[in-house]
Amino acid sequence: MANKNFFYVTTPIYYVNDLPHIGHAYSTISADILARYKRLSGYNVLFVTGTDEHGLKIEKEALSRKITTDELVDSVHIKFKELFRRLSISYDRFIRTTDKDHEETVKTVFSKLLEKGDIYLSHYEDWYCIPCETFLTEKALVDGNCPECGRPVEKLKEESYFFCLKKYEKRLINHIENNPDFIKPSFRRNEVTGFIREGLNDLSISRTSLKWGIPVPGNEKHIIYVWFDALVNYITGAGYLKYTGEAKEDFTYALLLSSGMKEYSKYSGYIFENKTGKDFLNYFSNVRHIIGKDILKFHAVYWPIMLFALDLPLPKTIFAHGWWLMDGKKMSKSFGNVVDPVEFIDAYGADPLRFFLMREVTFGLDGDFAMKNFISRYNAELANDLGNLLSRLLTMIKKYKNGFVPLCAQLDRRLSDYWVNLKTSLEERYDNFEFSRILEDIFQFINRVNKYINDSAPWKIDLGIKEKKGNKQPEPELIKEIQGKEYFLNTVLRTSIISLYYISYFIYPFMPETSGRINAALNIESFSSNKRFIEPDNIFTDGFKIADEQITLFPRLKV
RNA sequence: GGCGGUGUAGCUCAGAUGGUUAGAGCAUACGGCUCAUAUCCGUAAUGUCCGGGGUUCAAGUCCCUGCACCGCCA
Repeated sequence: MANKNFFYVTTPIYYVNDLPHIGHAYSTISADILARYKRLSGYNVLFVTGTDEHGLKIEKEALSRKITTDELVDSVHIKFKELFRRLSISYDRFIRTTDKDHEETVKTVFSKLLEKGDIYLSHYEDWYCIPCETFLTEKALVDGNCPECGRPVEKLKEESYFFCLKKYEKRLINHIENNPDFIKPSFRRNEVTGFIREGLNDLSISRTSLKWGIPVPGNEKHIIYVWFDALVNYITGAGYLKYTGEAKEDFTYALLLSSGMKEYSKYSGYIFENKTGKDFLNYFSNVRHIIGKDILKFHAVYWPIMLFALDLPLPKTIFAHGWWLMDGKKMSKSFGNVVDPVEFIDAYGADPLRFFLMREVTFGLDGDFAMKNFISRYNAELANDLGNLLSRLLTMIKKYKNGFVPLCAQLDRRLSDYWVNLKTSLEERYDNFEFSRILEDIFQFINRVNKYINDSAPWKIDLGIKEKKGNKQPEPELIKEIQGKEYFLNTVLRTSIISLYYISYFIYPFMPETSGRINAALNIESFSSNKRFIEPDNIFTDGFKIADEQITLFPRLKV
């Protein structure tokens, strides 16, 4: 891996006290889209997702189920892997905070900061909300309960390690102000700086009242606070231990097992290539953290300060996306309106779900997961615009050209200019996380191709040719006229087919399976098996024939 | 209570630095085509750009104010 552009994208690691829902799917899909796009653009990509498995909440949940914590986290984390498999998530590593290399990374980080004096031992006395894993001051309580979830809180007084935040306040504010891409969407930036300006209190980062977690090295009755533990995953995933040369053993094999790397080794296989950690900084200095808006503070305040303390670069971007409401109401078990993503995929497929989530709402804002809107977008955009385009084109190639993609001297500029420009303009959109705009742009192109076909009316050209051929004597002028029509027909069909190829390329990050099906119909390899984009002229060469089978990409849904 | 944001067609939303008849998609109406998943393409209609005041030759676009909703913090 000798070169150049590195790209690292992460999702939050998901807490395993609950089954995966649409929100987990959302974060992970968006990261997958970036990973796929960047891979196909030739970047060295690292995409890490996973599960957060420590903490009091897990300990209590296991206790109430009368199973061990190990059994609990093993059984729940599998659900996330299953969902991600169903969603075609191309992660390079599925990290678990119970992974050996992660535990060692957390201990290493803790020791470093302790030695440096950024972590110190003192006493803690305050309130704690167990379900939220949040420490609360007396003032913050609402009627003595947690202001966030309204549930009762517990009084804690104990010896605790503290992480010193104050020291880095100014530096962090400066960084935020000088790096407009650091916190996105931009309207979240003020929230964070406002919070910091109010003054940061040192953060309690250890507990003695639980067992389930990573112990403080050398003082094992203290368990490291679950958020401190969890955030470190982002450097564990990029090979921090190898980078610092502090790994006590080679974890590669363990990683293989925990990550399911066998399934995904076709993507980057980074674990082998990054064995020595030499690329740690290359990856980490190009990291994008995708998170939900509810955990912005941890990522935009505590995490950067941890990185300051470790003398590591800060992430390129922390993107906080919004929440999905169900038919206008907040998703919750008591409303009974929680969508099980696996059931949804069973009913409609992974790609339509991926498409809808990214198309319906500007990334960063809240969205409404309304069935009515899903069906409407599915039918209008997937079935009618895209599916039908494929359908009509394949039929015409077969009817008029026996399945052969014709050659022509010059593609129609009206479309070839369009796809060239689109390909370029999407780069910037991806860098700005403008997923819904990207899909909007792609579908505008799809409509353009539909219009192009309507305007050029290949069926009329074909009819014209057949009528002329019906004449008995092949006079020279007639032959010339037929050749002219053939030439026009070839141009229209070839330009359209290549447009379809580009469409498949454009939608690939969003709908990899659909892109693969289009490519199969065109009789070419899927983009996931290619490292790079291949120019269509190198594919649709003389005598190239599309596949025989006729497919329906998206069957229309009954309203 | 402090700080910030939003309010544009029936619905969902675009509309840097103020400048010709305010845009898109969906929905509606009408027209065209038949290659196609009763699909595709075209045309049309609808807006006191939240209310009020101000700056300016000129304001959804800037300022003040009122109302409504939302976010972060407390």
